[in-house]
Amino acid sequence: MSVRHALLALLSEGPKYGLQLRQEFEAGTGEVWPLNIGQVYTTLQRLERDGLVESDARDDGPQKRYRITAVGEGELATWLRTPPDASAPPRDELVIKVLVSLRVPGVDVRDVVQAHRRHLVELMQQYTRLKEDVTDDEVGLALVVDAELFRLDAVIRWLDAADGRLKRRGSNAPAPVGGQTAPERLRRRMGVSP
Amino acid sequence: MSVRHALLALLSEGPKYGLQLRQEFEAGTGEVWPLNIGQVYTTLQRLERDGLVESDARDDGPQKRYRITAVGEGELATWLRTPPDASAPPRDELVIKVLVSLRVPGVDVRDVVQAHRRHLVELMQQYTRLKEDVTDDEVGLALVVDAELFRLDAVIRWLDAADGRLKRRGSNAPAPVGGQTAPERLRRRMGVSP
DNA sequence: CGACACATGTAACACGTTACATGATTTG
DNA sequence: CAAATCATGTAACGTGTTACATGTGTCG
Repeated sequence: MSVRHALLALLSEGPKYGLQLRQEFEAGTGEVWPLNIGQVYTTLQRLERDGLVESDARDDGPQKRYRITAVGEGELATWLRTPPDASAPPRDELVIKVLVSLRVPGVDVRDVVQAHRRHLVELMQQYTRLKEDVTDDEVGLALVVDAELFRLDAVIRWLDAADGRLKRRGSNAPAPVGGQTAPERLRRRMGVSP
Repeated sequence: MSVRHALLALLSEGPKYGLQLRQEFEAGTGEVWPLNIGQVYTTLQRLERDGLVESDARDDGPQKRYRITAVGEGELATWLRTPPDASAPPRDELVIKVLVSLRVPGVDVRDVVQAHRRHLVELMQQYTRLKEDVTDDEVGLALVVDAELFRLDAVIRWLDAADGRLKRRGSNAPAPVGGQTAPERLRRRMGVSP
């Protein structure tokens, strides 16, 4: 739902049209996050259908301007302060790769871990280099680059922790299969009321 | 593409059927990552269509067993060592919230930052508690919880860095709009050949 | 038998990507 | 005028979610 609300946010500054929205979105992230133009148009259609924006049916030009509604402004204000749903954290692709490597015959987990670690260190160096020539007026780019650097650092540290864990228990002991449903166990473990 | 390959990985241990795959996937993550059963079936159909798995058309029971093919094993081995595409890093929802807060009239960015920070600290405490009663045989759960803890820590540190950045430059100066295409600027900045 | 758990499947939708099609406006 | 650019749109597909439908097997 990120793009949907991001467009809503840009429209809260004033009426805008499709291509302009894409341009401003990308400019705001220092062009690090490209935005598909087709998605902009379909998202705007859904926003209009849901009453969060309105469009000028202006015939004087090719541009179709959208403007945010009061409902849209309420929705936006709520979204900005609503934390993501924690009951089901996003599946991380790299974590899945390491997890399933434990069960794939003929694959050394620690090899997989090291391969990805090398790549991540390289990526981090690239972003560090990129960070150096970010000028003071590019706040958006600076924030995005910072976020990516913190994220990459965390992933590398996780890989190191995982490697340590795996070094300690060399053999691939498959985990026993439990019989509970997922949300149940998570709720119980995190100490949340039923 | 995570689920697709995760199922492939589980099938590399031996032939299995739908519900069993879901159960083993969830058990492997300590039930922290629930897996939709409908998605399991549709993904298996696509895997079969693409020649990565084959199914027994066995009529003796209700279970439909799938088995990995040689092509599937190759695809799996490649996937395990292939790093995610770095040319377009994933859009982070929280980062977007902070970025667009800069441009939404009537919203104090630092309020938004602090609201999310409070929530993240709470979440981290819950995962820390959860980590304490993870037993030694639950490797998958331990790895998933570690990953989430490292990730949350990184996000909190990013919020702090962002808050510092925003404190220094109080006024909301909108970034000027550049005229380049996204992948171009990223490639140039990261020093990659055209 | 009837209730329940097991097992498979499908329909509808949201979101995202790629590719293609179609006008309108500018400019050489 | 022709070509390039601006601007909007649609089609097809992959992935993911929710909800519903349908069989099968077991057990009181």
